[in-house]
Amino acid sequence: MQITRAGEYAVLGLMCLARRPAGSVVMIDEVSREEHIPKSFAAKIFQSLVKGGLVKSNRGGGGGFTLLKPAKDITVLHVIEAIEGKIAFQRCLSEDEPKCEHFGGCALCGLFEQAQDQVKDVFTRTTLADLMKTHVPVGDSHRRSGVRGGMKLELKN
Amino acid sequence: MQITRAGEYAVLGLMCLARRPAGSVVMIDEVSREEHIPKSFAAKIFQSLVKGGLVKSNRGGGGGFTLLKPAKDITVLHVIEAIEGKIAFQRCLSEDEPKCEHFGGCALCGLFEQAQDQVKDVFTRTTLADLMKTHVPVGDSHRRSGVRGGMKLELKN
DNA sequence: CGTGAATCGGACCAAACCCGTCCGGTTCAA
DNA sequence: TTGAACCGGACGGGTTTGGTCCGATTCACG
Repeated sequence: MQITRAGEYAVLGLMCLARRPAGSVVMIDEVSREEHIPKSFAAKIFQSLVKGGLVKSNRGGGGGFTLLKPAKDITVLHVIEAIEGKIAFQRCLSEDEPKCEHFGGCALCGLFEQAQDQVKDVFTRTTLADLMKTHVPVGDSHRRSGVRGGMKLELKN
Repeated sequence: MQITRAGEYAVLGLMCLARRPAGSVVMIDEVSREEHIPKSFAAKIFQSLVKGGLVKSNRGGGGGFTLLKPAKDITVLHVIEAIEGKIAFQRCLSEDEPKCEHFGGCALCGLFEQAQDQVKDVFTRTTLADLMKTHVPVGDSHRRSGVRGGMKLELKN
C-alpha cells in the first residue's frame, strides 16, 4: 500500500469530476488546471482510474472522463487502491517469505496489521461526497502547526 | 514519518536487548545474528538509537549496547521516531507551503491527519514489553493470506 | 603502557522508486 | 480528413532505501 502524490492527485481529480452534474464529461486539461496537477501526470493517473473502474474515458474530439458512480459510493480506499495497488502490509505472512526469521517478528507483524487496519478503516469510511462536504475554502481556519516536512509511512518487502 | 526496514530492525534489535536481564551489555554482532539483521546496518541503526536516548553504547573491548529503560517504558512510536524522525503528515499545514492550492485539499489533509493519528495511537499504546508478551514462536498459527508485496504508505512534500 | 577488541561515524554505492515528461498511436466527432 | 483528445509505454532526473566499508576512537586487559 502506498499513498504517494499520485494517490492524492487521484482523489482530487475525482472530486473535480464529482463537483459537476452527474454524467458530465471533463477533459484532463480541465482537471489539470483546476487542481494544479501537471497535465501529463494527471492523464497517467486517470488511466489507472479507468482500469480501476472508477471513471469512463471518451476518446476523440469532445472526449474526456466521466464518473461511473455517484460520489457517495466511492470510498477513498477504492481510489487509492486503484492507483497504488492492494494494501499489503505483512511481509511475514506473504507467500514469498512464509516464515518470520526474526524473534518476535510475528508480534511486530501483528502490530503493523493493527495500524494498517486502522488506516484502511478511515479510508473506507470516507467517500468523495464526505470530502466535498467538509471542504473548507482556502484561507480560513488553517490550524497551524510546526510541522515542516511531509509524511511518510512505509513498509516494504 | 516513515516505517522503513530500519525502523523495523530497530524494534527487533531492542527486543533482543530486552530479552536479557536488565543492564546487560549486548554486542551488535549478537543482535545481528539473533535477528538476522546485516551487522553493519544494525550498527548504523543503533547509532540512531543512542542519539534517541534509548540505549547506551559501551565502546572498547567488552563493549556493546545497553537498554536505558525497562521494556515496558519504551513505546514503538518512540523507537520509530528515533529512527525515522518526527511524524509529519500534513503538507497543507506546513509553513513551507502554507496554502492548499487544491480544491478540497484541506479536506484531504484532514483525512490524512485522521489516519496518521490512528497509526500513532497504535504505536503509542504498544511497548516493547507488550510485543514480547504476544510473541509467538516461529512455526505455528501463521495466518496465511494472499498478500504478496510489502506495505507502503507514503506522503511527502 | 601497549595492544587488540569493539564501537563510532561518515563516506560511499547500487538499486528501487517517485514524479513526472514525451511521443507515437488510436479513436472519435464534425 | 482533420484535429481534438485519450492510450500507453519509454524515458529520466532526483531522492530514498538498504546496506557496505573503513579509518578514527575508545576501552579492557595484561
